[in-house]
Formats: sequence, structure tokens, C-alpha cells
Amino acid sequence: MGTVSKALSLLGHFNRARPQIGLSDMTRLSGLNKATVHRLLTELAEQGFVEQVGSGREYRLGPAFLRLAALREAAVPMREVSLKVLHELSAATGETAHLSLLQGDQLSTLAYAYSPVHGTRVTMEDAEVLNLHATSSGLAVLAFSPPDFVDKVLSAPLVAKTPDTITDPDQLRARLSAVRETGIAEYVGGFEEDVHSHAVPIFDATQSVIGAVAVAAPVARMNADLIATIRTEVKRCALDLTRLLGGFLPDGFNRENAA
Amino acid sequence: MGTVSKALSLLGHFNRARPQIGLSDMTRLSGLNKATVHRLLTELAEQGFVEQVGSGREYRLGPAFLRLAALREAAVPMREVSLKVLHELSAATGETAHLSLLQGDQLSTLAYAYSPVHGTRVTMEDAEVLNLHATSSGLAVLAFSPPDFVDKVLSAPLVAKTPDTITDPDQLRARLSAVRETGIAEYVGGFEEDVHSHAVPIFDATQSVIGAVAVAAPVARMNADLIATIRTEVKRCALDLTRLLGGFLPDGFNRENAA
DNA sequence: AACCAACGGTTCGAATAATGAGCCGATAAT
DNA sequence: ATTATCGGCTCATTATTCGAACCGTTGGTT
Repeated sequence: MGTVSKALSLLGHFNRARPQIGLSDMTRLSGLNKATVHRLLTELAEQGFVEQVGSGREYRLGPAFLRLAALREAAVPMREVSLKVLHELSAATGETAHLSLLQGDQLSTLAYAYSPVHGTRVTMEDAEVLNLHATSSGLAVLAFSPPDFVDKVLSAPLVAKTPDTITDPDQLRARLSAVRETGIAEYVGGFEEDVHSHAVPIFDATQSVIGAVAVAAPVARMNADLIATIRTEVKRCALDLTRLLGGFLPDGFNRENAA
Repeated sequence: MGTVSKALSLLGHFNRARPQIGLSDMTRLSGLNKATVHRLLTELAEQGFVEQVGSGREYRLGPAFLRLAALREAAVPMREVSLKVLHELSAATGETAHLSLLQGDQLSTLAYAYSPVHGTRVTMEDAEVLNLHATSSGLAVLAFSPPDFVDKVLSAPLVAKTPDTITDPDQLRARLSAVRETGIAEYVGGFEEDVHSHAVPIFDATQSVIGAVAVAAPVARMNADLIATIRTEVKRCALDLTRLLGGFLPDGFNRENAA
């Protein structure tokens, strides 16, 4: 791995539960040498990608990201576009809709929308990270990913987020081929208990999968009617999003099922 | 300069006018070797910090920033950031510094900092509300607000907080165009008597004005030297704050005056 | 007070990764 | 057909990065 990748991978250890990280912790998290981590953090700090908080000398994400995210959004108004579509989707289904993008071997939630119809709902947080093997979005993405990527993901240790998480690679592969048949992925309680979700992949201009749009509802509310509505709506929404973002369906994608 | 800094500095060449950059252009912009730039961009792309657009093969900022900016936002509240900057500003000027944000047709003070240098000082209270027509911060904001907003504010009854408050719309408009020229607003005794203040607007990611940072001093202490110091420092501080909060100066903003 | 562990940060020879001149095939303009 | 640029790639040279060990400090425990 190159030096730049090492530096950037340090940034991936920040999350909502761990917003600032000390040098020693970062050393442990990254598996790199302490001197190396220190030098990388120093360089990241010089460019405003991390900054040190006054006492304790821990590091946190820097202000540069606000600026660059604004520029990214100005160049590619993905978030704005998807929020609009997600609102429609959550309104049509009465449930929580979200869009997550593939980043490395995880999914990162870009946007989500709630429906005001029900008091109880599946809640999301900004930039939430989803596991590929534990979510319907993950299955949707994996089903249309290159085989070697799937191999890599499934050969790594698969964490059971709940008792219902599938951690057997063969079982997962069977699910993936079902997803390829129908063009839609389904998962019950794999990431959080009592959540039943459906997801459809979205693709970029090179016909590669870049993420998935999903609708998540409480298990208790899921019935045949709702399932039928969700499947129809999430498929249409995913197709819209792929098009709005300038993407194309891959040749193998089942258009009848998709539409 | 280290490799990581080189890679990160490449990202700085993206802006609104130049949202995507080809390899050769980036080579010229950065002054680095083409092979080096290519390798750095490839590594940045692997981590999602840049991505290649389908045709032309140009590079643009990647989706990773959306995620990291959301985390930064969650980790570092705006108030904390501005307090740090305001402390520096009050230390550099020896006077009271404050940041106020536009809320409706008033300004609401988000944060302020005192200097310990002088026994007498201009005092603030938390979440103090300032009138747009009676304060330097207000003039700074109005000067860079949309015309219809200015019309709305100036057509409403303008309260005279002191004998020195300007309540004549035409006179205020003249002041606003002076502010646009210089990039800094000045007001003597308009909100409280014996207070002389300077303010510079700050902007958000869409280049809209969101508030102003100001330094206020007792009239008795204001002299040519102090004015020069304040004008320099408050301009620099406002620029820093705009950047720290992820904003951009509007295209018409006089950068020479701003720096 | 003495001790100790953990912290952030630094040092320096050895190991590794970055560098850059030049080449390649593709594309597009002349 | 020629030429100029483009993005991308190779490889010997070289500069940078790595990492075990070492500081000085802090905070807790005995």
C-alpha cells in the first residue's frame, strides 16, 4: 500500500462513535507504526484534513472536508438529486428510504428520507456505515459486483450484527444469485433486529454498481400488500436514480424486473 | 514536501470554475511530474477522494468527502470553531470580538470573546439580537444580501436604538455600497452609544452571506492605529471563518480587500 | 514520594517506496 | 499523412518512509 493510501485510510477510522482519536489509538487501529502514524497525521493536519483538539492532543477530522464536500456537491449534485427521489420513495411507501454508496468494502449512507405516516419508523444517521453481508443494500451491491470483489468480501471474517445475520459465504452466494434473478434484494433483521428491508442496486456511467437504494420497515408492519408496493416503488426509484446520476444498467440486468 | 501533502494539495486545485481536471492540466497546475501526478491521483481514486468521469478521463472530487464532511459536522459544532477564532481575534486587537448569524431579519450572536488587555470593554450577552440597520455586522450582511431582502428590511420601520442610528433607507443604501467596495463595514454608536465597531461578512458553501464577524471597541479608545489593526485582523478572521465553516467568498467579493 | 504505565512525540540506520525522463498507443486537429 | 496532446506506463536512480528504541510528561497507584 502506498503512503498516500495509508494516510487516507487513517481518516476511515473516524466515525460518529469515535469522533476523535489519539496517536496511540490510531496506531492500534491502523496497525501501522507509531512514528509513521504520527508523521501521516502531521501531514494531514498541515493540509487541514485533521486537526488536533486543544487538550489531550487527540486528532479529529479537519475543516477541509466541508469545503471539498461543497465543491463535490457543486460538481455532482448527487445528494441533492437523491434526497428528492428518496422523499418521493418514502412518501409512496410510507416507510424509511435511503441511498448508500459503495466505499471500499462498506456502504456509506449518502441520504435518507422518513415518511411522516407512522409514528414508528426505521431511523438512520448521517454517513451511517452498513455491512455488505448484513443488509439488503449490501446484497444488492454484491450481486452485481465483480466476482473477485465478492470473493474478497466473503472471504473476510463476517461479523454477525444480529442473530439473523447471514455469515455463511455459501448461503450468501445463494442469496446473491437470487438477487440477480429478480433484480431486488431482501433482508430481514440482518443489521438491526426487527427491520425488514428491500434494496435495488444503482449503476454509474460505466455500468458498474455504485450503491443501492433501499426501503426499510419494521418487521411488524410488513405484509403482502406493503411488500408488493415497496418492491414496485423501490425498483422504479432505483431506475430513476441510475438515470438521474448519469448511469446505465448493465447488460445482464433484468429490465422487466427492474421496471 | 511529503508525498501525502503533494497528494492532498492536488485536491486544492479543484474549485467551482474548474470542477474537473485532466492529468496533463493537473501536472501543469501542480508543477509535479506527470507520472507522479498520475500515481497520486490513482491512489486518491482508490480511496474515493477523486473519481474519473467517463469520457475525457478527467478527474473530479470523489464521494468520500460527503461522508467525511458529515462526520466533521457532527464532531465539531460551529460554535466551538468560531469561539477559537474569536479568541484569537480579540487577542490580536485587544477588543471584543463577536460572530453573529442571520436569522430572519435580525442577527443573532453565536459567540463572542473578550480581551483581558483593557479594564473597560464592550460587553455582549449570549444570543444577543442585533438590528441589521443599526450595527456594523448588519451592514456587512445587508451589503451582500439579495436586493429583495434588502428592500424588505429597509422598507420596514427602522428603530433608532440611539441618536446615532441611521434610519434613512437612502443613507443606509449608500453605506451598503461603500461596504461592497471595501469589503468591511463600520458603525459608530448605532446600537449602543460610545461603541465603534467594524464587521466583515462570512459566507456559506453556496456563497450566500450567513452572518458577520465584528470587533467592537469603546469610541474613546479608537484611533488610527487601532483602526488599522482591527480592519486587518477582522478581515483575516472573517476569511478564516468562512473557510472553517466550509463556505466560499462570492465571486464579486474583493479578495484584495478581504486578505 | 516513589513508582509505573501510558501518553504524544522524536531519532536514525535500514528498507522501501517515490521519482521523473522518456516511451506508448489513441485521439484529434492540421 | 503528419503532428501535437492526451492519459497511462516503465524502470533505474534516489530520496523518502519505516520502525525499534528512546525521550519527557502526565496521571494514577502504592
